[in-house]
Order: sequence, then C-alpha cells, then structure tokens
Amino acid sequence: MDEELHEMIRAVVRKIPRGRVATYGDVADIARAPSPRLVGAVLNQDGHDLPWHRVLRANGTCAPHIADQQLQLLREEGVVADGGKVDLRTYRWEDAVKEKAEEPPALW
DNA sequence: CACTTGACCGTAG
DNA sequence: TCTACGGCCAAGT
Repeated sequence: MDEELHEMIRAVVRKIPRGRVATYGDVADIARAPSPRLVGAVLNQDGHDLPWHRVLRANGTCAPHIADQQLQLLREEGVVADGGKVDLRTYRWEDAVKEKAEEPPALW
C-alpha cells in the first residue's frame, strides 16, 4: 500500500468539520485515491485516531458492523440519522464537493 | 500466479 | 425507494 496516499487519506478525514459528513467516494476524490474501497481499507487499519464516524457511504448509510456506534457518535455532533440513514443533502461536507468540482491542484 | 475479500459506487429494473 | 449486478482496486491466501 502506498504510504503517501495512505497519509493523504487520513489527512482528508481529519479535515472533515464537526457536524458534517463526507462519503468514501468524496474522500477518495479529494485524496486522489484510485478507488473509494481504499478509503475503507485505510480506515479499517489506521482509522482509530480519526473522526472516522464522519465518513459514510454514498447513500447516507454506514457499514453494517459499525452502524450502531457510528450513528451514536454522529448524533453527539448534531447529525441526525433517520431510519439508519443520514440526509446527505443536509449534512454533506459542501466544501469538499466544491473543491472536487473545480479541480484544485492543491496538495494537502 | 489465480482466486477471494471488503468500512464502496453507479446504473437498471 | 429498494435490490441486484457489474465494476472497482489493493491485500491476503
């Protein structure tokens, strides 16, 4: 696994503001990762220090095995989940979407 | 080297 | 809205 990319992904996740969320796909794009799967893989290994709970699937749901804790942590930040799903239109990290649309060569 | 696995995603039906 | 499928890519067996 590419160490630099690995580091990049963690940096992006750390950057997600409180009370907001991002999808694995968003993080992948911003971190220039080849696939969203990689983001999940990285969080699975080194995600324990990060606000990993702010990362969810493209449809607003969380991975089954961690759903309970994730939803609770989010609730503590004011992110409400209806029927196990979060409304991305409301809580999605908009700045990330904007950056992604513009193609900033910025290297974070 | 071939095959399976997984914190995924977009498109059809 | 929800499920099924195919595609995806690195890591592990």
